[in-house]
Amino acid sequence: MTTPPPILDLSQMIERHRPRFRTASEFVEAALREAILSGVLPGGLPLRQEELAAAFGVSRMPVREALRQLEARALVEFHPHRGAVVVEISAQDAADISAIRAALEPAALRLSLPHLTRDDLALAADLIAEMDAEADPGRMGELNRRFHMTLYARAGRPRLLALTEQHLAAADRYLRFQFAALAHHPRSQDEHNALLAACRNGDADRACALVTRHILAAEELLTRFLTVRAAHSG
Amino acid sequence: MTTPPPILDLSQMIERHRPRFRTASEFVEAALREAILSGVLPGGLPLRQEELAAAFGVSRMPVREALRQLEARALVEFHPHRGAVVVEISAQDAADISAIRAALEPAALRLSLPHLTRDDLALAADLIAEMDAEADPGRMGELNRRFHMTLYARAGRPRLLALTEQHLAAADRYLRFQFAALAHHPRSQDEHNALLAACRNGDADRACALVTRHILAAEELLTRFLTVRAAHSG
DNA sequence: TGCGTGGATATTGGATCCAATTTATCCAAG
DNA sequence: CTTGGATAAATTGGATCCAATATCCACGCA
Repeated sequence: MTTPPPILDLSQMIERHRPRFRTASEFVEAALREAILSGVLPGGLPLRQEELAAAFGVSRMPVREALRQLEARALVEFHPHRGAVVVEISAQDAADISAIRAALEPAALRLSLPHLTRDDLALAADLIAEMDAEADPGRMGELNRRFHMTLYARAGRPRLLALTEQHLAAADRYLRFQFAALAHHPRSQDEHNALLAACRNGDADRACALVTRHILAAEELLTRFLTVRAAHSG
Repeated sequence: MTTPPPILDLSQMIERHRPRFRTASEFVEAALREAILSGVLPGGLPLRQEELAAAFGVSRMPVREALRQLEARALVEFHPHRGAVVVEISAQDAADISAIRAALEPAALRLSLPHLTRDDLALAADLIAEMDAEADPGRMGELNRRFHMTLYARAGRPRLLALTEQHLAAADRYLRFQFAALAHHPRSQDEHNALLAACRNGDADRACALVTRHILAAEELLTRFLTVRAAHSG
């Protein structure tokens, strides 16, 4: 008797994204992306086109287009005639993403900071407060992303911002490990508050230094945790 | 009488890429990407799926998958039920790409520099020499890209390097304007030589500063040229 | 004469169908 | 019992077909 195929529970993503898009392709792409980033579809999972199509209630074609887009975003890998697989997470990959964030985010912040409005700063403060009250890692990632992007939003560089947001989102795949790696949370909030204060003062150098440290601190903690974990399981 | 449809001369890309790939999708994606980056398919051009399929000798399906990948790389835009268009170039977009390069490349260089070998440095020197003898902008872009990537190659961060190479390639769309913006070439070569010298000395701070200046200098020249040009035509 | 409406046409988006390749299974031989 | 190979099943890649949507142009009307 063969093991029953793992039921893909994508209902969350379906109801959240389906009404927002005009084409099935874009809907499937958005839903799959969130499913991967949130960990519903773990690294290494083979993505059977037929199965996904059934789960989303569409044919295989929009699934294929969506998978190609996710391939370009380095979230899935294609192996010719063998199909697509969710890319694995690893300490190396986490470091890779952190290096990219540490390069992009200070640049975005420096361009954005002079144009931040009082409203932007107030929104950022609100988001920090919301994070204090939030326990769910998924929502937490969303709030964290919005906090950071609020500070970068006035950079006036669409491509730079899109890349930054992509890699902030990519970091979400490691969020649950950050939670597991003991209470990173309160420290992270202190860093958020310090960063916001520097932005309020218009101190670009300090703000950039803080955001860089913030990213690298999280990465170091995460790398240590993932390395230990890999050593145990391997 | 309607104007004859513009014949897409993609023969260069076809013969260069066709044998390198196992699936039609990947072949079409690589060929289209190069056609856009090299300027054979200019910004604003509507990409008719049927026409491309005929030009490549395949059906519409691999074309669609390729277009989706290029969309994720911000080289084409989809408009629902109206098709894909090559994204326009502009002074703003050039500045955007430069900002990304100026963020990524010093980071890559700093990680890579300590691990550069004698052979890497020799190869970089060879590439500078080749550039001196090269007049064709297309080949020039390729050599320039290889020179830069040679210096970054030992960073040990696949995602960071892939992003860097993508945006080096994206800058190629503006290469012919850089040539037009009077002889940028010799100055650029001086900068390349200085950068290589700093790498030889293992002076990371100086190398990073030089590569940043190199990128921003090219951008300033380009922005001025494109702005003037836009003012004339507009 | 200008503008809005309606139908024809072109083109995309999605579904189905077929071919090519890989993986799994089973049997035989060592 | 293991290993090799042939064959069958599963799955992807590609082509074709159909439906949905947008654009274009003619026509009618103010």
